[in-house]
Amino acid sequence: MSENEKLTEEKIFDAATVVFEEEGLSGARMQNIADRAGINKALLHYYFRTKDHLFEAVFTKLAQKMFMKFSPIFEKNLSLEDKIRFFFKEHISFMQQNPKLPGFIINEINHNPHRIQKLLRNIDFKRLWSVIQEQHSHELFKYNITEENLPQIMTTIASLSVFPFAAKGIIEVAFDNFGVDFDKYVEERKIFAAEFVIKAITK
Amino acid sequence: MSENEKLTEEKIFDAATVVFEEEGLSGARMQNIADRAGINKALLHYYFRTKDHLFEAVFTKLAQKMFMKFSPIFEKNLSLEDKIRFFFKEHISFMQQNPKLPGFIINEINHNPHRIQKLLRNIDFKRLWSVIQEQHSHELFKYNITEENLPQIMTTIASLSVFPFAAKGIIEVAFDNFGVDFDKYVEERKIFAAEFVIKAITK
DNA sequence: ATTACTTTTGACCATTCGGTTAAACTTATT
DNA sequence: AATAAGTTTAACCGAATGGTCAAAAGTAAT
Repeated sequence: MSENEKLTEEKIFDAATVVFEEEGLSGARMQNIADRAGINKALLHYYFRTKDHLFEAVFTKLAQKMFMKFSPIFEKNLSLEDKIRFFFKEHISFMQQNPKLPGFIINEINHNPHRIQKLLRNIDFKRLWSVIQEQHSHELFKYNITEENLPQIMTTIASLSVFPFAAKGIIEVAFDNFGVDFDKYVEERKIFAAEFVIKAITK
Repeated sequence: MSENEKLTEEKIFDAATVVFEEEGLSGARMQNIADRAGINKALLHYYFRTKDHLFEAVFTKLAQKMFMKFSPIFEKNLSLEDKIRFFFKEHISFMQQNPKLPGFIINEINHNPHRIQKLLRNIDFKRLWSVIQEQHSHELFKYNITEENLPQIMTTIASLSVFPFAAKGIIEVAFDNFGVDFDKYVEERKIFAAEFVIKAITK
């Protein structure tokens, strides 16, 4: 039955997602995934022929999910400052619900850079720059943003949002030592990061 | 001979460093390490009894090396702004020579958080705050720095420095698409990040 | 009920991997 | 030269792991 099939495939996919996120490609065990999905190990290979196939499916889905969250900013009809505020609010909220995603993706790409090339080939920063210029032509003179420093600014924004989750293991332990709660810190970060960036780029 | 012993142990340690950085704990193979060190696999177990022993030795050394680079800032006799400039220059220079270190450490800690607890137990942010207050009592009124937002500021500074290397795999590919050179970007970042932070925290 | 097809399973296989062992080789001491 | 100690190696071992296969169980149509 097709409905049952969807269910089994989904169960496998979800179980694989958890295990791969937790253990990474090389640390994950097919048996572990099968157990978590409540099925036989052979059934994994019936739906996804090899470990690499299964991983590829999970990774592609998760990476898309992650990078999709970056794009809507360039469509919203907001002032540049509000776009920045909107981005941090949305992006950090997303990662609050998927805290292990950034570390997982970063790690797997570092281990196997070619994996990401297809996914990022669409991104064209020159076009991105003209979009920003068009959408904010009337307010851009207030900010120190040029085509030259765009890479610096973009990676800075990404850093402030992603790094706390990517380095969650370290930050959590460091905070533990003096009573700072990670969740509260992350919640505050939505506003702090936005205002920090706005302050820094304003002439 | 003790001199020969040092040499063999070092050869193993260096080979293990490369392989662990590249593949991670679960991805690394003892045979691979042995080959790279130019010795027999059994000799690995003669010097470091198990894979975990060897990993622990390598990881502890590298993590110390990494975190050590954060501390000298609080000893230098510089203005707060120059300290920030000094930090980014020194820290990014260090990572230029060890580009895989941040990703490696972050990943292994995420997979096994307890590993870092001993190393970070010395860090006391309350003490850190009083050191800053003492050293910069005459200029601190110019900046938006409080005990409250210190965690945000510290993690922000760390983000700007570390993230480009932690996410090197992604950034490099993204940059490739429109002709930005990663090495040049990193070189420029030493100054960009410093001025960005100074601008943001100045009242 | 029989047939044809898909889904699920238990048992099994080949290889890889971390680790061991006993013997060979080196070096230092007497 | 003989002995004792540490160092290095080749060969081997058992467990874990990704993957296969043939048979059983389930499903739908005639």
